[in-house]
Amino acid sequence: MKRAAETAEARTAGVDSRTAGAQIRSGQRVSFGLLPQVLGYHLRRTQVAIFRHFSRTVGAEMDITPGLLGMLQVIEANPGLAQSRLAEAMEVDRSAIVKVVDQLAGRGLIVREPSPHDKRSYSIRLTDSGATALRRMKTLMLRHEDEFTAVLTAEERRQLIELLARLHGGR
Amino acid sequence: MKRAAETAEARTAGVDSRTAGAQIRSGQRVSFGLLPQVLGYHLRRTQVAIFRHFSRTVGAEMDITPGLLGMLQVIEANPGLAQSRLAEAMEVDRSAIVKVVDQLAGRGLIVREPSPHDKRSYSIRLTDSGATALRRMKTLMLRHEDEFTAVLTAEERRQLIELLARLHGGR
DNA sequence: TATTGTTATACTCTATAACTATA
DNA sequence: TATAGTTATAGAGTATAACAATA
Repeated sequence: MKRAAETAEARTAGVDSRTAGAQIRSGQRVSFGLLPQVLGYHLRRTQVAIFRHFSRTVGAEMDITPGLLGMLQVIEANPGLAQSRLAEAMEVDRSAIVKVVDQLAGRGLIVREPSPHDKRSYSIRLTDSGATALRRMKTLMLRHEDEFTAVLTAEERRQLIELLARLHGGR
Repeated sequence: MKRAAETAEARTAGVDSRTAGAQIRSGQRVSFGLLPQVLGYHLRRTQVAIFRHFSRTVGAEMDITPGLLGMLQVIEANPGLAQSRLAEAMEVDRSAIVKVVDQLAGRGLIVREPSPHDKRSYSIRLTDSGATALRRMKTLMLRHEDEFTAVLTAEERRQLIELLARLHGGR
């Protein structure tokens, strides 16, 4: 079995020599111990970095967060979607989706319409101005991603996404 | 210039055929639009997945979060560290580190001792029981990482970390 | 003047439970 | 009974500003 050939323990044995530490703002040298060998650590750091970059580019011009932009994209791709389906797709609780939808509707980006088939549920879709705003947001988002991943080749970027998709399991 | 050869726009042109959608819990088919081509989306999903796995393994036995465990590792690797240095290293605000240190000290994992050189600052270090607990936590953490990345080969795992480190810029 | 630790405040996210109206 | 949308609540995390003691 190929994967059992190197366990975490084997990987991190004698790791001290490889983790000399890093200089922080104050100029003091701080060691990070095992952390540089920990995937979760790098995921967290990268997430923080990309969120910050998004905020300063896409967010600054369009007043949007990655989460809300993701919602808008799913709404665009599935006109008439019910709130509960949106919640399932984005893996957030039904109760949490309410203020998200309120926010987006309050900004005139989407509308809630009563479902013709089920009196309990609402159909969600983009407004015209929502579609226009989303077009701009997506342009900025793609530019943001290009800038953020400029340090990678196209092939590396593809592979990174492929590895992440395998880890979180699809889609 | 190799990297300019494929922009986000080129990458996502005609992407519709590749994003048929995915089945969600309710059985309905939902399309995710551009999201499967977006790095930030996969980072977020992976982060959620690894956090959940951590909580159910390391967190369940040792009542710890990834963030707190990271703090403990940096404290272990730098005995006598000042709170402000820890805050800098972990890139959180000084004010935010206070309740973290309070928590860890309240559980007897670390101690705050007055610095001999600077009456304003405290030196932080692990207690004996903190060191014992941390040893166990690290064992569980490495096992958790092995399990979570079992779908990757050792080489793929190494490359994933390398790509992430380049994106967030070091350490 | 600047830095260390601290407190207070506010705002976002998240998770949970409960309620109503429909199915 | 189960589901859709909603509300209320509590906890974690984050960001900002201000303060006293010390450098």
